[in-house]
Amino acid sequence: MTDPTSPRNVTADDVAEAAGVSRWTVNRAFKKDASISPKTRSKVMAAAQALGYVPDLHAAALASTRSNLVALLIDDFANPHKLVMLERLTRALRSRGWDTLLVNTLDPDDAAPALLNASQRRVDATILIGLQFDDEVLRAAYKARRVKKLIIFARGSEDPNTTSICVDDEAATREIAQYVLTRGYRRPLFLAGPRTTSAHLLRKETFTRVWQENRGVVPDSATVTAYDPLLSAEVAHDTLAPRSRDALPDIIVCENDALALGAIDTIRHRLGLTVPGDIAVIGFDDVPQAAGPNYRLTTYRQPMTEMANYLVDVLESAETTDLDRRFLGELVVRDSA
Amino acid sequence: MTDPTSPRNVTADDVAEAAGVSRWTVNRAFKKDASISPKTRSKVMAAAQALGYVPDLHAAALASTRSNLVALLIDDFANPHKLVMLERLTRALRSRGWDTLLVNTLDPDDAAPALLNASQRRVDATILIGLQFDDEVLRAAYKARRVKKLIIFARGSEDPNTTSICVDDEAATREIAQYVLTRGYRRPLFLAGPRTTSAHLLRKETFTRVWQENRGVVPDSATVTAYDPLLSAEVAHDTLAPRSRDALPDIIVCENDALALGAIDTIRHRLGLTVPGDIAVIGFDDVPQAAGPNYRLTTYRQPMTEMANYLVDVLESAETTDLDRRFLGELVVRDSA
DNA sequence: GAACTTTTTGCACCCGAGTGCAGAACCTCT
DNA sequence: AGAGGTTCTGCACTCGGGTGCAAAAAGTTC
Repeated sequence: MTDPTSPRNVTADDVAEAAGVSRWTVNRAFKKDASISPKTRSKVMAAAQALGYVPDLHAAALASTRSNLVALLIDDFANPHKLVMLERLTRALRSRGWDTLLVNTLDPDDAAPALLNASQRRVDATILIGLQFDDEVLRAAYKARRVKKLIIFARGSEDPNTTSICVDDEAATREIAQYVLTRGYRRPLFLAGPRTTSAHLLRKETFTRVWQENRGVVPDSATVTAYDPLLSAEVAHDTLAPRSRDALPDIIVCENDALALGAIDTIRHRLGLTVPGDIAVIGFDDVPQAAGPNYRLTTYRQPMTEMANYLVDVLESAETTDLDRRFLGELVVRDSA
Repeated sequence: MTDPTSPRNVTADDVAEAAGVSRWTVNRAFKKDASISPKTRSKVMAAAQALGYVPDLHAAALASTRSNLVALLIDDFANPHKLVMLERLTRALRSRGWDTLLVNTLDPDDAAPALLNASQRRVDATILIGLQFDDEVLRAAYKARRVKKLIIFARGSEDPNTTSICVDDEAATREIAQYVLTRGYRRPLFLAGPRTTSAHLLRKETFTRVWQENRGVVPDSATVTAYDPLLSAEVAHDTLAPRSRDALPDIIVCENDALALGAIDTIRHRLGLTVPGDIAVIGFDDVPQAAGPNYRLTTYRQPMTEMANYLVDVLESAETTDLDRRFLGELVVRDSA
C-alpha cells in the first residue's frame, strides 16, 4: 500500500520548503484559530495538498500535553445496547476530532493492564461504559499515572475523581413505577443486574422505594449477574418456574433491555405464557430489537446522542470538577406492558 | 487523577539514573528478547517499578516504524454479530500487545477521513470488518499513504493489496445447501445482504449453484440492503406477505443471522406462521441470541477466536503477500431448520 | 510620514524513545 | 593466564512537531 516512490515521510519541513515559509507556519496553518494570515494559510495548504502532507499525531501528542485520544473500556459484550453506545460515542468523538481506543476488559484481570496501557498511549480521558467490574477498574485507575479524566458513561457515580454522565435513574424509574401503578399491575418483580459499589444505577432502589410508598410492600426481585439476555432467561426461569400460577408476577420490571429480552423469551418459550397477557415486561435503554415485531418492548429511552455530545463537551472542557450531568429520557410505550 | 507530586513524567532517563545504567539499557529491559543480562534487567525493572515508569508509546511509535496500533473500521452496528467480533478481536489483539482504534464508518463520507486519520496515527494495519461500503473504503485506502496493511476480516476479497481472513464461504454454503437438500426442503428462498464488489461473501452464489445442480432450478431470492434485523423483517414481509400460502418458501436460507432473526420475527408475528413448522430458517454466524429459547436458530458458526488469532499472526508476519486464509466452521443444528 | 499598534512569522529548545554500531565486560578453553 | 569468542552496554543521531517569546511585517493615527 505504501507508495514506493516516497521513501521518506513528508513532514512539515517539506511543506515549509515548498511553500517558502518556516515549519512553524506550516503547523499554524493546520491549527484551528492560530495566528496566521489567510493568504499564507492557503498557500501552505496548497503546498501540503500537493505533497500529501498530514500532521503526524504521534509527534503532536509527544510534543504537547494532549493526544486527542480516549480509551473506551468495555466489558459488557452480551448487552446489545453496547453496540448502540459504541456507535453513538465513536461518531460524536470522531466528528469533533477525537479518536477512540477500544479496550476490552471483559476479563477483570485485563482491567489494570488496560488502564496502564491507556496511560502509555497518553489518552486524554478514560471512558467506562457500563462495566460489571468497574469497582476494580476504578481502583486500578486511581493507581495509574497520567489518566487525566475518568468518565463513567451511562452509569452514576458519586466518586469525586470521576465524571458521571447518565440518565437520571431516579426520575426515570419513578416514571416507570408510576406507569406500572397506573396500569394497575399489582405483583411486580424487579429483575436487577449485577451490583457494583463505585458506579451504580439507582433503578432497583428507586423502584422499590416508590412501590413501597404506594403499596406498602417491598416488591419481589431477582438478580442476574451480567447484562446478558441468555443469562437473564436462565434466572427468570429459575425464579418463576417453581412458582404456582398465582404466585407469578403480573409484570417484570427490568433494569435494562438486555434483561428484559431474556425474560420475555423465558416467559414465552419456557413457561409457555404470553407477554403481556400473562406477564408484562418493561425494560430500559430501547435497544433496536425492542422495536422489532418480536418483542415490542415498552422501555425507557436514554438520549444517547445528546449524552455522547455532552461527553465530548466534558473532554474539551477546562473544568475538572462538577461536570456530572443527569439526562432525562422518555418512556416508550409499546406492547409488552 | 494525576499525582501532583510528580510534575514531570518519569522517563527512561530517570530510571536509568536510579538504576545506575544508561537510558538505552533501560529501554532494553522493557523490550522482549533484547540483549541484556538478567541481572541488569531485574535491577532496571526494580527501579522502574519504584518510580512507576512505563514507556511512552507515542515516543516509541515516533522513533520506530511500528506503532502496535491497528484501526478497526466498522459500519455495521445493527448486526449483533459485530459485538462478538469486536470482543474476539480486541481480546486477541490486546493479548499480544496490540491496541485497537475503533473507527465508525457508518456514514460513508466518514470512510476517507477515517483512513486519513488512521494514517496520521501511524496504524500498522487497517482492519475492515464486514463493511457495507467497503468498495469506497478500499478506494480511499489505496489513496491514503502509510496504510501498511489492509486486512478484510470475515469477508472475502481477491484484491492483491489486501489480506482476507474469512470462513470458506463456498464450503460452508455447500454444507448448508446439502443440509437443506437432505432435510427435504423444496422451495428455498435465499435472503441476501448488500452486495459489494471489492469484498464479498460467496454465499448466495454458492447456494444458487448447488441448488441448481441438484434441483435444476434457480432458487428464489431477496435482498436486504443492510445486515439489520429490523430491515430484514421488513423485506421478508414485503416479499412474503403478498404470496398465497402455497407460493411461500418452505425454508429461508439467510446470508447471516442478522437477517435470519428478522425473518423469523416476521414469519411469526406478521405472517402468523410458525418456525420451522410453516417456514424453516437457517442463518450464518451463530450470534448469541441464536442459541436463546426464542430463536433456536440453525446456523453456521465461524471459528472467530481462531480467525482473530490468525489476524494477529498476519500483523506480526513479515510477509506482505499470500496471507489470505479460509477457515472452516461448523453447522450448528438447532430447531429453526 | 513618523510613531505606535497589532498581526505574522521565525526560532531555540523540548517531548521520550528506537537503531545500528563500537567498545567494554565477561566467559570458555587450552 | 592469555587468546578468542560471546554477551552487554553506551552513544550519536533521528523520528515530527508544540510552546512561548522575540523579531519582523503590516496596519493605524494624526
